[in-house]
Amino acid sequence: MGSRPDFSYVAKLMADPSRAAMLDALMGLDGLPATELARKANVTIQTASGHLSKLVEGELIHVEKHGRHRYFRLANTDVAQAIETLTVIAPPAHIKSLNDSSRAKKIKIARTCYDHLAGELGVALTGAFIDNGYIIEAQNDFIVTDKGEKYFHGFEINLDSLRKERRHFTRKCLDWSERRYHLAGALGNAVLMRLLDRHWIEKLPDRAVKVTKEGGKAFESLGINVEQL
Amino acid sequence: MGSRPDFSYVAKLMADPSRAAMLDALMGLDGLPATELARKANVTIQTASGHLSKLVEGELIHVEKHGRHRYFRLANTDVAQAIETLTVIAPPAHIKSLNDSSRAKKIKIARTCYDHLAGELGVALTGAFIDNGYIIEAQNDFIVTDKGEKYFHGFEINLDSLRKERRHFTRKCLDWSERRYHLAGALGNAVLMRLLDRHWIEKLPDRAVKVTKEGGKAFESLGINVEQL
DNA sequence: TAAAAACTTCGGTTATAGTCGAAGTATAAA
DNA sequence: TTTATACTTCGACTATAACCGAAGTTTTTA
Repeated sequence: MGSRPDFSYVAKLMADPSRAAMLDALMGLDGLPATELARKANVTIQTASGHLSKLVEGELIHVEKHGRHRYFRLANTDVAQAIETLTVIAPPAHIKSLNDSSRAKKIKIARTCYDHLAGELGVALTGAFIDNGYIIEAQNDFIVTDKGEKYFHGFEINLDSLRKERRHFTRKCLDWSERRYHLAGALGNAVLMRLLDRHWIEKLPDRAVKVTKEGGKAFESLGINVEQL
Repeated sequence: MGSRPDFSYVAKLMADPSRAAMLDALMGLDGLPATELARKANVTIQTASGHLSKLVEGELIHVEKHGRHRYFRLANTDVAQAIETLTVIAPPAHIKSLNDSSRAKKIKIARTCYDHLAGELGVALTGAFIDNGYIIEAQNDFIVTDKGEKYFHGFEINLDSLRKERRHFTRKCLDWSERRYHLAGALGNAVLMRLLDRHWIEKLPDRAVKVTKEGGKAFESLGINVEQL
């Protein structure tokens, strides 16, 4: 007994459907208030409050107080990674309606994974970066090449300031839908921000993401055919 | 609702301490009978039987019938991966006794992870294979070089027959204690088997592994100082 | 054919925890 | 200062499921 960390404790925190719905919502980039999370989980605010306390206690999420508001976020990328990895072995979603089906398809094609881009588009973009020689795959992360330094500079991403952040500069993240790695970490986050800034992609509800017309052309120039995803 | 797989279902299966103890035991290489799993989890055979049914139903484990015996195994490496990833964010083990403390240390240094070697030794061995140019790291797996083909041949591992197996030839597996990747898949499994055959390592209880005297010298020749782990 | 072993099923007890209404606290707006 | 908003705490109810004893099924051994 007691010689390895107890994963059942964390599993229990994720095992309740209401808490799972909240964690799922928090896989989106934004910090969300308790009211919003209660709505996502279809429970009253009191119930949500209890759940959120447990998740904070278990260090799966953090709170930021802003006056009378409290914004909740996933504690770190390891939590996001754990949820994605569990999702790999979870039974497929139960599709009940046409609405569900089209949403499932959208989410599989392109979505945010915590703070970076995932789904087929995320994997394709990471692949394009590799094929174009901007990044090289390493043990746990990606290495930015000299060519990549120039490219990301032209993309208005300041790599030096990203490197100074107190988090992983680059990181590999495993996709539940693709079962392949995509770019995460500070750079993965910065790329997502730029894609949104430049309006190559738009956020849809529930972490889904849509490629805009301009985006379609831009991705094309990287060798990605968005239609084919 | 219903647009992504429901990870709370899998989490719930892992959330019960008895089931977690059983899954932990099954992270060892061997298939185990219900009686043995009941003992590991400190419950009666009836209770264990109920838990095992649920785990089979949820596709986390598989059963092999051999006469009146039923041997249980993890369903696949994705399940092992999910457990390891959850363990990364689990609170550290509660050390109650000196016995616990020494076991925890041993398990951190060297252990089996499902069907291959993990812990500091597993990560070091994988690193040595890379440094010696036997394998190269790729997206989700490792590539065996020409030099590596010869090396593993000399190690009495038949790569061609491994490649024919209906599983991943090589695979990257993330360590909870090291937070780095080590070699898994059919080759990772074959390496573990040879290490045991050649008596470089010995199995201890609870998935821990001990390096023998001969093993110490052998690892040295690969550039690994076992004392320093 | 009988007995033992490995495991499953059933039934009843108990403990846990998810749920919400009601009431309370803290901060911001009016 | 009053009112509204965001959230927490408390208490009671309820459903779920973990647990084990007892009895049943299947296969092997004697």
